[in-house]
Amino acid sequence: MATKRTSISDIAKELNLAVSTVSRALSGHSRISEATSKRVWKLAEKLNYQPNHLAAALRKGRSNTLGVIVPHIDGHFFALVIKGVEAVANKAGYNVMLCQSNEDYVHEQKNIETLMNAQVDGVLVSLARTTHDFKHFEKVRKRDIPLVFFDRILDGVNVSAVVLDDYQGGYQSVQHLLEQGCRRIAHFGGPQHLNIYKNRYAGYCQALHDHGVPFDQELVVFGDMTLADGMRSMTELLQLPQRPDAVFSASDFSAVGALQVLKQHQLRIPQDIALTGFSNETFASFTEPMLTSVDQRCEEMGGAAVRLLLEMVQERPTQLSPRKILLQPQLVVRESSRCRQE
Amino acid sequence: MATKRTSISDIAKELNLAVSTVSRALSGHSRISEATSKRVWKLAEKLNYQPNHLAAALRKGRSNTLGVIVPHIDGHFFALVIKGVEAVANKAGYNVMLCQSNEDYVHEQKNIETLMNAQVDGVLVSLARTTHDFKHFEKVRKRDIPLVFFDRILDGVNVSAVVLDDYQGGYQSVQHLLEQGCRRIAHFGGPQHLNIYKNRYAGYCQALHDHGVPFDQELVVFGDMTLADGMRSMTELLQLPQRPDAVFSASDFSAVGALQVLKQHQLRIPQDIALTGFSNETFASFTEPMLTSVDQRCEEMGGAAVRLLLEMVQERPTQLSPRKILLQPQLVVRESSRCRQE
DNA sequence: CTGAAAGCGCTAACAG
DNA sequence: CTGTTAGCGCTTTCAG
Repeated sequence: MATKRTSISDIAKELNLAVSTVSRALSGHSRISEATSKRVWKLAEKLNYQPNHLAAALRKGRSNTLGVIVPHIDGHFFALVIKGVEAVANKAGYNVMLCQSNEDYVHEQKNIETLMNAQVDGVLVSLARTTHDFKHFEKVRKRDIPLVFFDRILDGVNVSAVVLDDYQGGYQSVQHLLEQGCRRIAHFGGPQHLNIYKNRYAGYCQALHDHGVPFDQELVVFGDMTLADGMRSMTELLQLPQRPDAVFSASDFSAVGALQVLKQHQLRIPQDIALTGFSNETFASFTEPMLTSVDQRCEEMGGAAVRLLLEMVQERPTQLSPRKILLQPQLVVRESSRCRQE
Repeated sequence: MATKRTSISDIAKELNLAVSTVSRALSGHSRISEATSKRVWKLAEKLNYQPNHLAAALRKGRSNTLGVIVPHIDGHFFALVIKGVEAVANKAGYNVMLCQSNEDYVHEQKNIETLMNAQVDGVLVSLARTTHDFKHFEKVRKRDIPLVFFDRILDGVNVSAVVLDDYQGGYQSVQHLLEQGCRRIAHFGGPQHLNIYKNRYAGYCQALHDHGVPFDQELVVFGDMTLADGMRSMTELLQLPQRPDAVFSASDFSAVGALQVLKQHQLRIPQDIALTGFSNETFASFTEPMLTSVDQRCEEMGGAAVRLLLEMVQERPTQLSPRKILLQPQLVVRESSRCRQE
């Protein structure tokens, strides 16, 4: 029945060697004779030896596991980021332990506990929407465990991070709408304590400014970026004496909400109101009209984040200087904003 | 700088107790005095003691980690399943290690290696599309590590598994279409070596049969269930001398493909051709018309799968009798098939 | 180049 | 109820 795993000491016994010798041979140490090394490897293979990582981890104080905390995993952004993370991590010989905070601050704290208990060698985090402070991460830093944030970071805190240039994403979206002839461009914004939403908004403002279009406060609606929220915001905008001729939404979900409301009101897209979203979700090309959106280079982000983390894990002097990586977004133009005829 | 973790022995020293006593107190052992227990807990709290799980795992031979292998993580089905898995696993004090096979057999084998090395206590698997045999799982069984499959299982192999009653899903979809007055109902089917597609197809056939509608081979098109594939299949069907009046697609993606083709051909949905998909993807309510689909109870599936796995992990006699759990699907009727007028 | 021995932090007999 | 002791399997000095 259950076959006992073969251990280093089994091999050592069989070969009349010391465990230390076998250990060294197996871990490709230099100061070992070609001959013994061969013998060890051959027997290891034959006995189907599998190293006990737990033991090694305990001894070395490193687990070869990285922890990742994301707000959630549904919706393709984080899914793709994780794909990127896994690919790079596995290639480098690391395992990945995944936690979801469910957009909840308290849950996020628990996740940190979990990962610390699992002795991960480094942590990758994208903040929950409800996270406003940094207390729980102090613990990580105290233990001197490398920490890298991605996408959603807390503003004004000096940490290593990989983020999309959301400002550019916003800027390009609005510039594109302006080029299509739109002048009253509205914005659906998210919680402003999160860098991503703040920057998208900033890009929006700057683009308007640079093109000499006056900023109008009543065209900006903040919300939580769900589909329902988008419906609410759009309904609100349609009640203005002079309605907008375009909407730049900071999320594809609320953009779809807007889209549904516009259809209910028999308004044509993009002729009456042009529409752009953010994230380039899978469904962006499933709606009608297809939704213009901003691609966030998800997999690249995941890859870049782990690479940064691994650098920190491998070379010691961690605290020296937090590094930031800025990824360039890509505007994907589709029907909902294209070829606008005046 | 890096604070050293406090260990059990630190606490023991401080309190003039034996490590074993402290250990027992901390793990809520019964045979310990109320008083010492209190003292231990208090100090542990004060020193912010965090148990070293690796050490415990090494000692106990169990890692308190479960491994999960999924084909991929994008697309909401697996995302939600994983959410369910995590919720239940974490509540039971287990960590989850996630691997993606990328729908690739070879990659799946590597994932198994990875998880075995990480010493997981149990493995949860949903097969890659390209997996046709079971060799790599033998290793898991040899080691007597509990193994539970979910959703995608290999046909005819006797293992524990949690699956959706895909047959029912197919049956209900077709029955619903029949009730709407459709008679020439087509089917987009997936790779038939996978249980899920095979059963959806079987449900389709049986429903037709039970309602006295003759089966017509030319109305069944097999493919790989992508959006492009749906477009191809639909185009093919439209070339028939007598076109179908409904399509039951085994995937929402190919259903959307069909939907796009139908629109290009100026056909009305559901009046000219009714349409139903499978999986109830997020975007099912984003299309126009909204897509009728079958909900797969994703989170329940994840939860049920871990619970089954944990039972096996906790009580020893593993090999006794593989258990199967069958979840009932739920038809979600939306515009693409509703209130059909003849 | 190889061996002996110590110990990572925890648990589980076995004794009191 | 508490203490003593022995290891889980591996890496890593320190000696040869």
